[in-house]
Amino acid sequence: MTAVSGSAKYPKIRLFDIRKACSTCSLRELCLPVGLGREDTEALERIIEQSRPLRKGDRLCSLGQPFTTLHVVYSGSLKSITVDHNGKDQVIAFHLPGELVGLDAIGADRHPSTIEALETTSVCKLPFVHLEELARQIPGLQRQLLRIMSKEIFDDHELLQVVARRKAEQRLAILLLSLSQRFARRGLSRTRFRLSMSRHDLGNFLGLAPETTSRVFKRFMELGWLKVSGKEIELLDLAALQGMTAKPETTPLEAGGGR
Amino acid sequence: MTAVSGSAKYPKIRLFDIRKACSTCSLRELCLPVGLGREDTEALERIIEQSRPLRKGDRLCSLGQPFTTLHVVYSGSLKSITVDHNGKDQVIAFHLPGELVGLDAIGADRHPSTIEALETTSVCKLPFVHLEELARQIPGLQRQLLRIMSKEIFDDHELLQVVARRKAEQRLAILLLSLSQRFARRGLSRTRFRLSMSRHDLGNFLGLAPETTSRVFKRFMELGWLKVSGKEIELLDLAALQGMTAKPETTPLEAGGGR
DNA sequence: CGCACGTTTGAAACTGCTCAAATGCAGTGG
DNA sequence: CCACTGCATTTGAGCAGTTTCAAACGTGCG
Repeated sequence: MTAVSGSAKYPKIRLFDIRKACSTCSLRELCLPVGLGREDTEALERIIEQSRPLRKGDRLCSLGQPFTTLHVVYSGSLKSITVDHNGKDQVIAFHLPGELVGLDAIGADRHPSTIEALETTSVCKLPFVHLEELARQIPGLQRQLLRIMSKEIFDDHELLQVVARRKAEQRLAILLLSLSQRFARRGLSRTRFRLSMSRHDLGNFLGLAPETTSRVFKRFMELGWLKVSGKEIELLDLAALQGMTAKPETTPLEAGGGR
Repeated sequence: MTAVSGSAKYPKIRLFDIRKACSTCSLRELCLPVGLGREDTEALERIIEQSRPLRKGDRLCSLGQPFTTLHVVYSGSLKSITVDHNGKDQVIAFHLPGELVGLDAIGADRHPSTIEALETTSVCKLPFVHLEELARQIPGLQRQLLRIMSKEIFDDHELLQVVARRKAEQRLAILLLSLSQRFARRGLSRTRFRLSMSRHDLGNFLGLAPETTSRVFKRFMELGWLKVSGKEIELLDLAALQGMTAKPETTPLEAGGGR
């Protein structure tokens, strides 16, 4: 389903297209719920810049670079990686179409991570100074911007819980469901999609060794919950995966003293 | 539990006091670097509401409650907890004096977590609608708000890495150093402080069993890196703890890039 | 003084990691 | 078009670190 319509050169990506493309989508959320008027929408549209597609491995930005613009993924996918004290890469996020990328860079004015294309990917730019300016002029936009960032914080907290406490199977299940959801919102199949990232990246993101990731996939296949071959994946039993989400045994024992 | 309009009993907390009290401090960052003028500062000050001190176990807000105001910790400490699918508590954050609390609630207009005092704690309120309004009027404030949120996202990503990948000793070391830093910025000792949270919460936050937490403390004590007795803690060798931060053996092998 | 709770300790079971090697896939050159 | 080579993925076995269960300990509080 590589829906690259106009293949001519780089057709001007318009806000409207992006809205269509993404619902998970921060950018969509940026406009829709606010009820931005035609004028405002156009104003927002004007500040969007297109850029030429990235090929696999190309970087959107590198760690430490000055931050000037947010990006919205139009098609393809990206990963954010940082380098820890030992010089090892750490995957901290995957970015799917429609998602707003670079929010973590605003604070320091510099990119705290390197963002790299996992496949051929096109993005559009949202120069921050302009966005900021616009947010001042359009009250609803400011609020939306804050909301989106807040949501990102919220999501990070959720992720934190997942990765911090859950077992390997649960982590992978949750990630798969997350991807599924994000693809579905974008209008793609929620059960069949392509894992554009390597097992290595997948494992790295989840805090698992690639071998473990592989083994969990195998276990899930044996259970008949999904089918993977290479990068293609088909989820056969979403309910089962969701069941996996919760911890196996709910200890009746109440945690947390206070309550 | 209704807000008792402050009276003689609770002295009006002024922005100036808060600035003094907190440097780690989101709120301080909210004003200082922007170079808010006297007028603006006063405007900000006007929207701050005091509230009466919380006792240990009191809640600032509960999961699901409508969100209306951010809070700044003035003294004491809080924890944010959510409940997972199994009804178990999950500590997702600790909040020390000077820190801005509630940023994750903006997006959904409802609190995604319960925030509870770990000890006697006073906070002041920062009604969000007013803050928002003010941010529109004061360009620098808008930017600062975005920055702070961005920083929160960034910090969460860092935490994620820590908790996801590191071993128990590293997690605890990193947390202790983080607390140390946050206390130090507030003007308190960076080496001696009180762990207002229980071992249970500590472990829960780090994704460790309380027993493990306890054992790691013991190991650190045997190494002479710190001294704990009950809730009081003294860090004796910050450098050693920092060394712990990195992974034990730096495998020359690098991930990601090419192996 | 003793109960209750949080903390610490010990031992066993389990999970996921590391190391090592086989397999599969893709891009290259013959 | 096929064989070759490099890389990613898979598989297996052993080991290390954490969790879990169970019980002792200590402290604060009634």
